[in-house]
Amino acid sequence: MNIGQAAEATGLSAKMIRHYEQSGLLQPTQRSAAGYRQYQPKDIEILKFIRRARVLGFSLADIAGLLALWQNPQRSNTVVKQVAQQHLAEVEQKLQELHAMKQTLQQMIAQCAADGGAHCAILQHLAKPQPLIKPTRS
Amino acid sequence: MNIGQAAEATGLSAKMIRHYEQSGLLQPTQRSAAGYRQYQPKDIEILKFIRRARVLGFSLADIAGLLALWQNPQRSNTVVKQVAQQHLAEVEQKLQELHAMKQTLQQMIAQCAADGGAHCAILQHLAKPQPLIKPTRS
DNA sequence: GCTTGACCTTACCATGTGGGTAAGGTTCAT
DNA sequence: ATGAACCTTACCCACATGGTAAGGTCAAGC
Repeated sequence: MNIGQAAEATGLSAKMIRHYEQSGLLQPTQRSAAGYRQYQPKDIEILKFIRRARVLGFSLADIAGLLALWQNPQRSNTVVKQVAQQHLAEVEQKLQELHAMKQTLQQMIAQCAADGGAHCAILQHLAKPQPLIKPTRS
Repeated sequence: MNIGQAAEATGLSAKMIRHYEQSGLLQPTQRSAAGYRQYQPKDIEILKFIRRARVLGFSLADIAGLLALWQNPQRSNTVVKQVAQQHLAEVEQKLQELHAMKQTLQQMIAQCAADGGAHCAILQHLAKPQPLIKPTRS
């Protein structure tokens, strides 16, 4: 199986498969006489593993660790869970940041007239932020 | 005002201020006889504008546009609003992706025993994904 | 005046996950 | 034999930011 077929079989690009090999995620595969990379079914499984982990947002460094654990019969699921929990924490952190951005953007947009005039609540806020949500009367 | 004071006054790093100048976000400032960048109060306002826009996740390219609009008395708030809405859409897109990751990660983690054994629902799922949520009986 | 430390300058490299391109070799079918 | 489709390596690019190195400048203290 050449790299193009491996790419199609896994949903990765040939470019990225080479990149993963060069980054040490994959052992260098066998090569044909002409130097073409040859992929065995086992290699395809590893590539699919990488792809699924990428979809979940794991970094290549994380994936290198997860692959090592996967291939180690003496692995401890405790370590795996820690990696996943750490990553989940980072995802949640980013969710919070994006949520804060979204809130502010929505409020700014809602206050912008968009009547073609020069007055603009968005620019005003960026120039000198005003409290967007009135503090609840205390 | 030297760049270090400008950095402290705006919350940016000196490094980034130079980068913004080099990227064309800022007009090159005046220089002292020795070549030190000199920041006027107006420059500080621009830097603060940039910082607030970065906090909201706008790209440097977006910010360049917003700055130009801000400084243009003939601006139309319609354009500003479009830029903000486009960015909001991207933020919402990323929020969705991260939310999907979070859901899957949480379910995988919940199914992982973490008892120090080799059996691991997380690795199992990455190796060959199983439906994590049982489809509602149909 | 000289030293010292804190500041400034430019120029380069690195990050991480890809995409693009160029110049060349290989394979296979016609 | 030729052409299309594939493969190879080796580059450059994005994006925002950090780091480092090698050197110039300024102000304070001795």
